[in-house]
Amino acid sequence: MKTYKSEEEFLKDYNPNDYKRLSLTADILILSVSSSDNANYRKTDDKKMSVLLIKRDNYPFKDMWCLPGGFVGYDEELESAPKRILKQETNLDNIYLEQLYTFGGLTRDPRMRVISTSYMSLIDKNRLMEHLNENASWFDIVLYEEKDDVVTIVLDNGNETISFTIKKELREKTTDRYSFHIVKNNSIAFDHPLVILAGLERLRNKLEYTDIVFNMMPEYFTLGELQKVYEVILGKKLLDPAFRRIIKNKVVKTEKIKTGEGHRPSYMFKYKKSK
Amino acid sequence: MKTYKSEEEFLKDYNPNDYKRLSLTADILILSVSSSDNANYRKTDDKKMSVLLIKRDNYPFKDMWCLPGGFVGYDEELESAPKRILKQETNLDNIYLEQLYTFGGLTRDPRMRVISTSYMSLIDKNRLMEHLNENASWFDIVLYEEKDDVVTIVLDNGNETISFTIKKELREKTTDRYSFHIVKNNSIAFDHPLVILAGLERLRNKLEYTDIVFNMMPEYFTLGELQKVYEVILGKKLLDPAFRRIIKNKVVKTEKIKTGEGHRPSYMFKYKKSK
DNA sequence: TTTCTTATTATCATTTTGTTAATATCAAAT
DNA sequence: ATTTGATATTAACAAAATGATAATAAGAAA
Repeated sequence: MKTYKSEEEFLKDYNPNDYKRLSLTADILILSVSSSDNANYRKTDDKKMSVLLIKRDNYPFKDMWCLPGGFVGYDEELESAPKRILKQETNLDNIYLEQLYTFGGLTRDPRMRVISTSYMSLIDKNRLMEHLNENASWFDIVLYEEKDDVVTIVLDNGNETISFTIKKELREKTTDRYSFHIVKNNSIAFDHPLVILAGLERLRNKLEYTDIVFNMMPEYFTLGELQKVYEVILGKKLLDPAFRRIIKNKVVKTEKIKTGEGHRPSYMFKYKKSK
Repeated sequence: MKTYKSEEEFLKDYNPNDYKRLSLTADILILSVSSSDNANYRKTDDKKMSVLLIKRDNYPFKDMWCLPGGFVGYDEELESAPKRILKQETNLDNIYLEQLYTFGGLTRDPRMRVISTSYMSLIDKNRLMEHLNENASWFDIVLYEEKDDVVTIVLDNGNETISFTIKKELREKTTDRYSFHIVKNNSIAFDHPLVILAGLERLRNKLEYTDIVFNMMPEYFTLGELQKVYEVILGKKLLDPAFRRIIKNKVVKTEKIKTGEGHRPSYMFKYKKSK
């Protein structure tokens, strides 16, 4: 091996193509909570988590649904890619975005070797409404069932129902506590079911120890509305007094009052950074 | 844009080199706890966290310390890379390994565009002893100080002291709650200080809600030893009764007794998976 | 006016933590 | 042999957090 006298000299001689290089994409799991107002296809008014999916109009996986995503440019900052894609799909800036996990299975893309860094983004659906890319659609999570480390998720956008099943394999020492394997998947492209599951779990965990949830809320909200969002994310009912104790230090009561709901009106609250 | 009749046809025509591709490395933060027995350079017997670093003998960053790592091969499963490197550095299989974060700053590698997926690995130092790559060295974390979102970490391997400072920038909505910036760094290559910080924070958080710590413990240990490890990771003293309540369901008492320590002997315990 | 529905809070029991202190037991020093 | 030092282990109690029920409030709709 040739020895160099300085870093400059080494770099001048370095050829990046000595190794076969690969491609990187960023995929974004955009999560929100469906408000019954928007969801004209639903009769009951229970809220659901919802996921923004895109219908692929090109190969590979033509006509299947997938997460918004795209290649990270050679000269593009890693985080710029998801921001760019988010802007393009929702026309919104300044949205909550966090890196989830990097998936790199050898066969996850039939074209070539593609590594994908996935991100999770949380938004308040009311912020967009109009501008939605035409082949984008919100899918409600109408079923999330976990039994013996097998998770089944069913999504529905009002016209179409899609579902997948993932098995969480408990591995003793190696790698993360769990590794996920897609068991059944009829219509979501790539390994995107894994991203959806990872994001939902992350959100559920972070609910307890962060203020992440307020990224999905409008500026003013009632505690009842906030509680519903908690319940939808956690998948279980919470008792009022317990819930109010949990969020007591995270919100401030305002003068605004929400009336006209057919029952006692409630004060509206705002998010308050604590500590 | 040309239209295709089938996925096969599309793939036949697809040229991966239409886009400029990039390189991916895996870097591994190997953490352990120093036992005073091994650390002959230390007089006091307080335990410290320790990190395995490698002295670079090539450009770039020649002669600086860095995390063990290497390129992910084009035909290599993403997770195989850190396992391969771990094996190579420690000669151990079946070690706890979890993905931490993917860093992709444009200038993190002077050679070319390199994305790095970082992993954290936890081991019980007693498992290796002998076989350590000759330019590898364990550094104790002799200082970890956080003040006003500025973290300073000082490492020492007995011969050499290195340090770095990182500022945690609180960003309102975009991206993760925090983004990290290296403020000062005299001798660690690449952006590896960020990996070290991310790993230490992850370990500290996961201590509470997982059994991750037992990956750093030998099969049999006293509760005093386990408590020391907790204290080192958390950076604070714990009260005995409180600690014992926390780990009560995670360990089982065995017949073994550890004597000869100059004080009351203690029972040895083993890890017990709960639930 | 009454009924329905959700909002909001009080109240109490239960469980979980925080803290101090008591007792135990071996090694080393006297 | 006895005392001293050090950590192990657990009891005991106070303080705080949580779980759960019930009481009261107030607008909308009947």
